[in-house]
Amino acid sequence: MPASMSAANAGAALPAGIAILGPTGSGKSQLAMRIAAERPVEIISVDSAQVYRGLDVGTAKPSAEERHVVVHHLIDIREPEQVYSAGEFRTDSLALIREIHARGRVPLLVGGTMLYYRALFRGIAQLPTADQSLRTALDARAAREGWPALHAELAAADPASAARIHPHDAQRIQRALEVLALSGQPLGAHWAGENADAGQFRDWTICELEPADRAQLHAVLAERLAQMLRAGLVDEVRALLDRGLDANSPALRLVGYRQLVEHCQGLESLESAAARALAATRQLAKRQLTWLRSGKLLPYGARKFLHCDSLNPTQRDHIARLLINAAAPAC
RNA sequence: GCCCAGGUAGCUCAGUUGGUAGAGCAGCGGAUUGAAAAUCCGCGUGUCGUUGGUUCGAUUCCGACCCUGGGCA
Repeated sequence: MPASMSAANAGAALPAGIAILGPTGSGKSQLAMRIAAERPVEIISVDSAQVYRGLDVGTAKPSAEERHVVVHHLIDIREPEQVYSAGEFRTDSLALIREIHARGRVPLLVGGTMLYYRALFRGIAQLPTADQSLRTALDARAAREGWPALHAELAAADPASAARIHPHDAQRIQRALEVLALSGQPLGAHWAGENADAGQFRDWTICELEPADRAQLHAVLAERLAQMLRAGLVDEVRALLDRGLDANSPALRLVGYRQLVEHCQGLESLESAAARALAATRQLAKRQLTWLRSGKLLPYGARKFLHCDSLNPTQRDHIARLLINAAAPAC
């Protein structure tokens, strides 16, 4: 590497690792298990849904046997009543990457929560964490005055954020007001320096799985949902409701769970709820593909990028061999 | 067989007193900084069942036929 490379722009590199990203149903987990069968890896789940205990069937969580074969991190680390966040993921995964390396193993990131990848690969601003009582108060005001009124208030205090955030985007309006109230500064003021760790992932292999044929992906998703229903997804939702979990909690707003809650409450037939759950799954996959196409979450300076239509068996086998090679432990 | 209702977007339907049509859902594209499997934005994709007639012009009016649902036999 040329000595002229800016030291300020290239912090200490992380130990080498592999990241597999792709939409739901693209075969990330199977690929990871193939690598794990041949290399001393530990998997770090990059999945905002698999963090929850008790959400197993509907999140396609790795089975007990799979978790016995290879250590999976960041799975079952929260109760369904709790929240997890992109910022926490960044902290947790960076620590795990170093720990795994210290054990002489290779970190293998696998998942489809693209904001988490972005937070890890490109950094995230130091921001105040969520304040539930403040959010409750803002929700109450919004119920009376409407979110556009709160957006107007944001426009007065933080015009830059208001310009970026649509007046109907309740969640982002709320967050911007929250940051303003807790820090006294607009959101954008916190952003400087978020990319300070460019080059940190220079020794990593980043693999994107992108099904070329949308109809084929949709067929996979339909079959997967049918399997989940046979495996007891409805019972899983019912159990969460029976333990008193609020139907508006983050865990029950997840794809599949949200739609089946309405069925369990007697508001909708199973057939209809399942059809909506499948549509929500397709929409999720589409949003994940939008993230991938944007390229906005990939690390700066990584040397090895792989791309593959994982629903194509030939390409899948090829990429598996490349990744197994990449996962050879460092000498 | 007769009577009634209906046939318009992938689905459910609205509409056009005759000037080739629009909602919801689905779908497609995009945004995305501690809820992200979340939240939000944009885009109508059509032999208006078929066929003949009337008309400058028919998805709309008239006839016949086909199909679906309900009723009577």
